[in-house]
Amino acid sequence: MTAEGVARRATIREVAEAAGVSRSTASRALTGHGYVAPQVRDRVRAVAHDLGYVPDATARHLRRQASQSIGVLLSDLNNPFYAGLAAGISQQARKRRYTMMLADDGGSSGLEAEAAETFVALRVAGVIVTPVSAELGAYLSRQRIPVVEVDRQFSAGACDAVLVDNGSAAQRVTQRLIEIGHRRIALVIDEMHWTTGRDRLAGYRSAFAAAGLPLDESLVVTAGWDVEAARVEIRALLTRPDPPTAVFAANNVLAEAAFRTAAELGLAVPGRLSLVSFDDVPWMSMVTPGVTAVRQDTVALGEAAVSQLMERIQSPLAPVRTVLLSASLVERGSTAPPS
Amino acid sequence: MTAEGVARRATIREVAEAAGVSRSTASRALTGHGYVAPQVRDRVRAVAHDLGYVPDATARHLRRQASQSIGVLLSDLNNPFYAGLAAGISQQARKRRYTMMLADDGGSSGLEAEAAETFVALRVAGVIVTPVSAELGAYLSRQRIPVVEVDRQFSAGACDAVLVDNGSAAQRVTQRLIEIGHRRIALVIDEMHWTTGRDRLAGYRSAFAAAGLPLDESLVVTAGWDVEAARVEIRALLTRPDPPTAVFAANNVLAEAAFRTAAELGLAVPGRLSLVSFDDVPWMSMVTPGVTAVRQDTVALGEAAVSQLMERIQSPLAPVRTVLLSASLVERGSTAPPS
DNA sequence: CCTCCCTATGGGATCGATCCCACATCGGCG
DNA sequence: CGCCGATGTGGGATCGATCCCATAGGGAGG
Repeated sequence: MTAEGVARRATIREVAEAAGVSRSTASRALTGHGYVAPQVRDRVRAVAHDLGYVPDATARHLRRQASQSIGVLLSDLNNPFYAGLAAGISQQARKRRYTMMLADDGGSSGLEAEAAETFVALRVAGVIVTPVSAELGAYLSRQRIPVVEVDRQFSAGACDAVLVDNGSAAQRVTQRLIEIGHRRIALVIDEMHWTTGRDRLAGYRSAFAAAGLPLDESLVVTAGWDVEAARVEIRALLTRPDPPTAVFAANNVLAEAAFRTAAELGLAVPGRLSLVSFDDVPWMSMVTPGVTAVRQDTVALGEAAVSQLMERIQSPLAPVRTVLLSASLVERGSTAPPS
Repeated sequence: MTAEGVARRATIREVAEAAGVSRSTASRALTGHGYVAPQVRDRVRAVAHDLGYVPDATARHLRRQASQSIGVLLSDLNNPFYAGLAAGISQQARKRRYTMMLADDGGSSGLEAEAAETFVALRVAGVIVTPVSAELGAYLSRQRIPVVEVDRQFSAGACDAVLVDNGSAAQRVTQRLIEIGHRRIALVIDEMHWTTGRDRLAGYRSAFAAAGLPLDESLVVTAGWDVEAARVEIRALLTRPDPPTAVFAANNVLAEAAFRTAAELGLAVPGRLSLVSFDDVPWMSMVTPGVTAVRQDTVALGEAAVSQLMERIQSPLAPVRTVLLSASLVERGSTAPPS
């Protein structure tokens, strides 16, 4: 009954004609801006409803020069960390009546550039990104599009960021391992130039420094992003003549690699090897023993990113801000004093 | 150097003026449609590049009455199944130069309606949805927007769908349990009105029928969507005087509930209880023993949905089609003959 | 009684890109 | 020499919604 069998979608002009008013009046009636007689307003709205009229967001955007959507660029939706981030952003964006254009690069900066241009073309109100370089931030700033970097920071001072306090969390978890008696604690990390890696490494170091203990630099292993390569590195680490008694994996992918490798080598956890992870994902609470992990609230992270972006859209000239969210330590069975 | 310190973003008019040509010529030079002298074309393109010109997709869309973006509505990004689906859709959409507007309802049909209207407002070229009712399909069809239902089907005959062959897969996995000697096989299912539930139930039944075995209807447990309620149901099932020797969980959330409940009750898997899951997610290969599961290729599912949507956009009047993808059975340690 | 303001409404321009159509130029051919 | 077609280019309308501005009617106050 509503808009049944209509060849084309109704426009505001058709609504206006059907209601016997001008486009201007119809617009005022529908948007609620400006003078309209109450009865005219109701009639126009009724007609619009009957015709199944839905205003064209593109046309509105073009005229108003302000869009109601944000661009979101994440690394990898198959990783629960980023998926949770997307979920948080999505919830919060919807609450604020924004739509979300989502893209995921596979950590590739070529796709990052492509996505950036798409966002500019769509004239999004702002962009949230887990960056892989400083380029996206610089490019979008030049195009006058607000950017919030989330999880990682590449453009400190140039654009807002919402991060987890990687340093303190890494220090805390390392300190915990030291407290229960570990001295040979390996850090398996993706890389050390991004803020995530750098800060987690720094936290790990400062735990040793605070405890006044020497640090065996050979226990810091850079495993990169390739899972297979990481497993080879970890296997080499665990089969050394002087193996670590605990492994601190700097992200969930590396924790998985460490967990599987320990199982393959028949190293009992936590009997022969303690394991902790930065980033808590579902499997860590499913396995026996559970894996002790630093829990980042991804949904809160996403929500904070949206909030920060909205503030930036409101006040383009406000000072740049970096928001730090704290992480919590979830202790499970994978940690015990060394034997 | 490029567009540095420009107050406003460059428009095609500014590019045209800077290149000393008309808007029309600039448009032809940039889009490649129509006659342009090669040297003029190159000059215009060079100028556009220097000005950091990015065409306004909204304006283009308004004029062409055809958008380059698709709407995607999924249930829950925190569930790896939907996240994988999103990843597949995203990849394939990018390949075809489409952008993706993503929304997730929490399985709520109120949000479904809201999202539908947003998609209409944005005049997306098409929509991919994991539906929770037939309403979205009906509404968008009335608005002449192509819809592809994915994973579940509510609008059979009215719009395209891309589904997993739930029936065969469920039959196969049930048959496998019967082969190794199980007779009391419980099916723990979310609900039975959606196609996913209905077809999985049907597959389960037909395995019994094919084997000429009677089916104890009391072993079919409808656990709904609430995780806590599901755990209560499963606990009741497993503590019956005549408990099942195997549990077939119809989705990954229920499998998690079953796995945890079995652990709480101290039921050895697979010694006392065999467990199989429909839907393979990461933790199932991390735990010991691994969980035997029906593996749905979520990425392929997402890609197929995009392909189907693109065909529909090309040929709006082609007959409606339902694409069925097969699933594979991944046998792990959670299944063994009953003791 | 006239002016002024308030309430309502309509006309037309505008946002940025596209594209139809008109027109201009030039070479070739009858 | 004139006409035609091929090659290029520019003007103006258009997509749909918004919003400034003009205008009209009516009531109140001087």
